[in-house]
Amino acid sequence: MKIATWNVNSLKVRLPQVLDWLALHQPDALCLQETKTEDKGFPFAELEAAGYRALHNGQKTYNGVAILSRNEATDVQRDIPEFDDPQKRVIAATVAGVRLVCAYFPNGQAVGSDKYEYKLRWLAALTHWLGQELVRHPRLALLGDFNIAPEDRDVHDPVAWKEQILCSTPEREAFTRLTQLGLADAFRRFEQPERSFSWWDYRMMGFRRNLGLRIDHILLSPALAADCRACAIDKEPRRLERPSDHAPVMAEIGAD
DNA sequence: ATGGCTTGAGTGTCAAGA
Repeated sequence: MKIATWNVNSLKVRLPQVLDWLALHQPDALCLQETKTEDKGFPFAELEAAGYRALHNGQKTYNGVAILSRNEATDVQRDIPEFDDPQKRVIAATVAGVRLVCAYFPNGQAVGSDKYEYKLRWLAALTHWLGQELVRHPRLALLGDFNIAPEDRDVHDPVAWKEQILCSTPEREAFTRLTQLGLADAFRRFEQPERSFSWWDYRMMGFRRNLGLRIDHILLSPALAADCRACAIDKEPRRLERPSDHAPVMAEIGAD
């Protein structure tokens, strides 16, 4: 089973790239973030024609998450239960016996800002919920744009980014609390190239100079981690015309 | 230098991203 995550930074703009990517890699499930549309602007028909059903939790202009899957998705959950939040950042569903949690973590803007406080509260709520979810669903994967670079090796310039947003100690501690639930960073279970990143700033030729951060992740419960055969970042879509600033991350679970 | 692009909204130019 192949599962993947991609922050597309507007599905309307990126739909042709998403369709091409689905045809090329044929994942069993693809989690999308920043669809930036309500349901009425969501390309259900185009995706269905490509062989994918879609579940969407969207809003106008900002945020928005979706799970695309070849097989039926059941037990759909939108948003974090008991966390009052108008921002559409979470959708979860079960596909082929795997609980997929697709999340667009808050950016946080700047350490100490109101948005930073919101990010930390959101992280606490997500972690609390996933603790319960793992009891019900031992085969669980958390995929998405975490907006956290977990370690200095996930940052092109750790000195410049020290204690800055996406890299601050409280954010990294929140990431660690997710791993303490038993969730393992699939990417780090395998040998990877030095300076592997999943996001590059549109400005200053960030991609060409590989000035990036690794902030998009796939975390796996123990049962799934034991079956994980591979995990990689696909930089190819970032080379295209009008790319998303994020690259997809994919993982291979078990046989097939 | 808090910029540098890109998007959506909306038709000015700004908020937000990371």
